[in-house]
Amino acid sequence: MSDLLERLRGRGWRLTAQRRVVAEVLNGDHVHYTADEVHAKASERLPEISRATVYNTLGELVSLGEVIEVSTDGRAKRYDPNAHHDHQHLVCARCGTIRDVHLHGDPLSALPMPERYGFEVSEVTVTYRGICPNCSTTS
Amino acid sequence: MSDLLERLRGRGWRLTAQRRVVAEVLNGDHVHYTADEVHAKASERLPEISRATVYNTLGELVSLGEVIEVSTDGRAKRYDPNAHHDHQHLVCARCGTIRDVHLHGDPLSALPMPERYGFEVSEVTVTYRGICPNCSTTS
DNA sequence: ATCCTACATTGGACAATGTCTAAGTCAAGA
DNA sequence: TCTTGACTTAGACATTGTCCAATGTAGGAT
Repeated sequence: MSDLLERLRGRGWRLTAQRRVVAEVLNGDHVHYTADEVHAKASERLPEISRATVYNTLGELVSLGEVIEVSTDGRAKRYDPNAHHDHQHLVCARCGTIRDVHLHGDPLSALPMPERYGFEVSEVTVTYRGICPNCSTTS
Repeated sequence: MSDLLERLRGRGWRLTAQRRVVAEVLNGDHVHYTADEVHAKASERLPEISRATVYNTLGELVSLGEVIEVSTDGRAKRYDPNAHHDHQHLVCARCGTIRDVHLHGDPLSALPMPERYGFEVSEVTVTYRGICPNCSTTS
């Protein structure tokens, strides 16, 4: 994670306590917090951090390509630090849990040319939905 | 479209002017309006229709499987009446235009069993992003 | 080590989207 | 035509996100 901070400093990021804390909160596997959750966790370490700063910092991390913005439902966006390994998402329709998953083949190739309507297609996101093991037993 | 209204009445829907107008607004190909857009268009025909009714009606149409809810960005959800033909979406990253597209093969099969983590996967949505012909010329 | 200044942070107002409720209205069966 | 439970309405409220002016500070310059 200090790699990340170094990388960002190399790109002209001013290294503040707030940004450091946000980056630390986003450290880990299968992390998909909402902005509010990031703010809550960041506040535990740095109580005076403001919502605006969390939103700003998350937006910057997304712009820099270090974090991916995920909106699986119409609710709050979630932030996924696993930006350097191509992956897709598997979401529990009941409890909302999100897992990172890896696909066979390139989903881009599933879209035939005549179905591209002249678009220059550059990106594809795939979201699987189902019931997670936990929810299917405790029905 | 009157098919739709008949079908819904068969399912116990009370047929009101408001519901009729909402259903009419959603008639057509490549229709992907937000709730507010539906409300605006419905108001042209039935000026006193309320936002709440539009939200209620759209929610009911989604529950009944007659309309699909699409959230491609983190903004307002869009409502797609093309619910009876399996399809995915192609979105212009610049102007937001949405096209319905049809894929080669079943995207469900691209998710290997070990990547399902015990989920009962039942649904998959694929969203392609790129620049539409209109936006790529008028850059 | 200290100073500068451009960049970062803050709190709070504001905006966009969606949900809920209590009171009034009406579709459709009896 | 009457009745009734489902539907609609207006507006308050909730959630999520953006913007701004005032204040603070990281890090280069001296």
